[in-house]
Amino acid sequence: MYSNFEKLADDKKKRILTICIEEFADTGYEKTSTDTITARAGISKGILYHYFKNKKNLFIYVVDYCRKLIGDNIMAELQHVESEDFFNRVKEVVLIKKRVQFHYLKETELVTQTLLNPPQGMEEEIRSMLQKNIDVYSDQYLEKLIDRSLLKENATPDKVINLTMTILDQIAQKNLKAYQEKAMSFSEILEKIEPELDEYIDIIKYGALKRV
Amino acid sequence: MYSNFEKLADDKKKRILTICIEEFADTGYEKTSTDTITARAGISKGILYHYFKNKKNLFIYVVDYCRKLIGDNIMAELQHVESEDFFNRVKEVVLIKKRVQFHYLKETELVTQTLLNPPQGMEEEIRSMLQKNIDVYSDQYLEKLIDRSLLKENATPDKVINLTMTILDQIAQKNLKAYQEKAMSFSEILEKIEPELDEYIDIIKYGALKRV
DNA sequence: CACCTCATTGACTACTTAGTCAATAACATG
DNA sequence: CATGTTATTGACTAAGTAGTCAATGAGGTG
Repeated sequence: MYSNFEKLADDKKKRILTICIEEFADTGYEKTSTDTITARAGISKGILYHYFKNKKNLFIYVVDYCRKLIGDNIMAELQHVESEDFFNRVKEVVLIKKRVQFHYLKETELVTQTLLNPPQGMEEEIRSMLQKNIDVYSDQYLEKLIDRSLLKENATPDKVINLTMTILDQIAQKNLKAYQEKAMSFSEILEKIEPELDEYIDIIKYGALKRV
Repeated sequence: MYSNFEKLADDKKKRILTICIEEFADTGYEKTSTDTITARAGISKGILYHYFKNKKNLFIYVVDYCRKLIGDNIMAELQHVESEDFFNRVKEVVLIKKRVQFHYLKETELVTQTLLNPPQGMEEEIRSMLQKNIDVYSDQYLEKLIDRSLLKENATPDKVINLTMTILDQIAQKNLKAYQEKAMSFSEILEKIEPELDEYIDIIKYGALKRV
């Protein structure tokens, strides 16, 4: 399908992809100009259309590349999750996701952006493509590892997982955005936010209300 | 500033606004054509530019109109919140927000869309405009009404509020989207989802873990 | 070297679009 | 009614862009 592009030398491929990711992420699909891409990449317009046939195909290819890159990285990291305690495990999973997303910033921006808001006329392609990743690394993965006997009857595993992941994700995301501008490393940021995450986990574990 | 537009007859104003909201929400800022808007509204291109000077101003005006419409409606409804119990109060607030957002669907779509992803070159205008609404009707409003003596020490009010609102919002939103296609009314949908909301509230109140 | 095949170029087309402006219509006022 | 003022029109300009294609270059093979 895209063999013309794929058989290029790796560094050339990479250069073109990086530029496309930047342009699409920063400028959005509609406003990104293929003229700009080709000029920045130092290639001719003809060859870009030889590789990808049209702008839509190029965009989908690039987004899919990012999706795969991020997804594969997360999956690989998830192999090393080692916490025994359930809540620690959820925390570890969320933080792994965040670390990878932090590392592949532009790529993540493009993918989330596109999933939330697919350009007109490619809603189907995008949604079916990105759905491949959704929850591969969340609910199903964790639900196997939970010790139900510890939970109250009404606190079903899926709810506890959802609740915990949602709030940890929110807090981590909020702080990453805030600290990002100060050029801090991920582990520096992590140190700052971990106490807050633990406080939320405590509420979920033991409840907000005093015992009567 | 926009007196030329504002002194039009109400129904004409409304017709133009409605069409703009639809176009911008469905097609996005970049792809929305002022030609389409004027054609649909049955006005000339010249007069649109007479009213708003340029496309960017038109867009900001329309988004601000929606923001105000939704915000005012939520604020008005919030006057009637009556639950005494704190968690019920949070639930009521979230559901009021959702009901208004459900009622002004396109408007909400446009505003959330725009806040999340302002068109290039108007990030500042948009963010400062939309920030006016953020949390007017959430944290501060609720924090006054909470009875701290009921909460454990580590469960600070802001965390409990954030946790509860975040998860209720998520569940309500998910279900609204799913049921929306079946043309159900808001109160019909509400009946279906309320038990789930209460289950989450229970977890937050009393914790997920069995007492030992 | 001659020939073929495929990669690559970039000028070009066809189209869309934001924004303008001279002309005209509608209205107000003396 | 005459005259000035404001609302409205829509053809037009200028600029940008997706996608094409004839021409050229590069590499391989006999």
